[in-house]
Amino acid sequence: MEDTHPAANDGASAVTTEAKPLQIKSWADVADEPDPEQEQEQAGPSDEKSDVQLDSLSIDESKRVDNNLTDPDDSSIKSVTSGDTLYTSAKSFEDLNLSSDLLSGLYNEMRFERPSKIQAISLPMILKPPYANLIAQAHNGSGKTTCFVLGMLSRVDPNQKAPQALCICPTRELAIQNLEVLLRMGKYTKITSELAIPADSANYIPIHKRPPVTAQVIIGTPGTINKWVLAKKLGMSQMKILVFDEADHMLAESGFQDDSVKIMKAIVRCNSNCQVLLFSATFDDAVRTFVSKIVKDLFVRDNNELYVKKEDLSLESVKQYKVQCPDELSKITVIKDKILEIGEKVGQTIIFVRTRNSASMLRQALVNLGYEVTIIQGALKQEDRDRIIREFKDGLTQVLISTDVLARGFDQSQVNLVVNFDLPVKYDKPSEPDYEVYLHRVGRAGRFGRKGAVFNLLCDDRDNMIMDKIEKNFNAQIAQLGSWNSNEDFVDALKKAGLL
DNA sequence: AAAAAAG
Repeated sequence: MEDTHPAANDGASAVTTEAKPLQIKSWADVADEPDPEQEQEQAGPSDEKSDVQLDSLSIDESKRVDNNLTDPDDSSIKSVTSGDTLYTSAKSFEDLNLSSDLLSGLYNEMRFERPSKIQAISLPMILKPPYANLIAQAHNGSGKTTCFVLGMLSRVDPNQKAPQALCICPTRELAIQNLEVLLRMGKYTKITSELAIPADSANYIPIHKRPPVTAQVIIGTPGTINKWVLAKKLGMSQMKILVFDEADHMLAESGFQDDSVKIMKAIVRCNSNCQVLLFSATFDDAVRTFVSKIVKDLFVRDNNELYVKKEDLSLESVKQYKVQCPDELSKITVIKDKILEIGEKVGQTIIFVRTRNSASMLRQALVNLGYEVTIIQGALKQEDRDRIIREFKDGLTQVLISTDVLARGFDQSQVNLVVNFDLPVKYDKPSEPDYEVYLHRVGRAGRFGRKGAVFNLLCDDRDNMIMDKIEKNFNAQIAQLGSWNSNEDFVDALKKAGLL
């Protein structure tokens, strides 16, 4: 609690440098892993004599070494820390006092060389006593998963055979994916883990017939976790760290909110020292205030918070386009002639649709035209969902039609193209865009700074109005594709996106 | 009318 890092203590508080570097981002296609050349800046919180104060962690972009590599634009993270703990951003993973088993996992298994910006800033906050609660926003594909997986793995006491870390995700796909990351990163540790998601029919065991959970890390979806907690099969007394992935969604969206709050209350009841981490690429202003208050009130202490301005949130490496389609049929033609024929060459594609029905409709239309494509949506059988995701991740399928099940968090580096067959709109107000979902969909392309392209298929005034609002909201450049049925325009667009 | 969950 009283530790200080002399190097970071320059007494300059509440300074947030806004200098934006030139937007020259070309590292995306260079290599799979971040290049080590990049300098992380020191965080400089304030006066160590003060007892309690709000510090602003300054990140001086002007001192950033100019090279052809940046993180996926976490340049503008703003930080507010509570309490008197000073944090120094981590230049390397060695700075974090991790066990050698974990370092091996990071270097040998994950092939990481050094922390990304969000990792450099958030990991010290997560790992340093008094283990403050943290709300952290960072760009899509900037390595948030590593932050909380590493957090969970390092906070677990390997000798204690009881649940100590819990991670809650909005979809079973994301829970599975996060567990896979945990298994890889923790490969050299003896830490045990278990998935808490609805079982497929072959593996179903009624809850009362299950033994109590002994795994040290649990990753799952809210309904199943809650069920286990209520049945007293998942004990909360030893819980050291609770993570919400896609936290804005989990805590603000009705349907998720109830379960999420119930789980938090179950933890607080027996263990109010549990550290809470909330991660997402999006925290809409209202949601941000709201979730901050929920966690503050429930755990009766202040949070550390990291935020990015919404104008700085769209990915520079992903080029976005508007495609004006004269009618619904031409949207299908665009998928067939442009995406399936030309887009196929530049990597994998996810086509987002609004409803389960339009997913099936679009698939059927393409099948009728002689194209075999797969769809994923929440009403499919668990085993089908798993198979379809596995086939896509293994590269056996090139194009996947999806509802918003995959909008958030789905990580497949080969996805270079995202198509919004339908624009994302608010569930209760279809005339309003869902900005957060839009940003998350875009973020399925351009993982870890790679190049990508997004094609928004627009076919009436309403579509265009929604698109305009999205453009304004993020202050993003969305180029107009010349003509919906011109191969040259499409190829040109892919070239401009750096994909051809 | 997306997401989770239900046995």
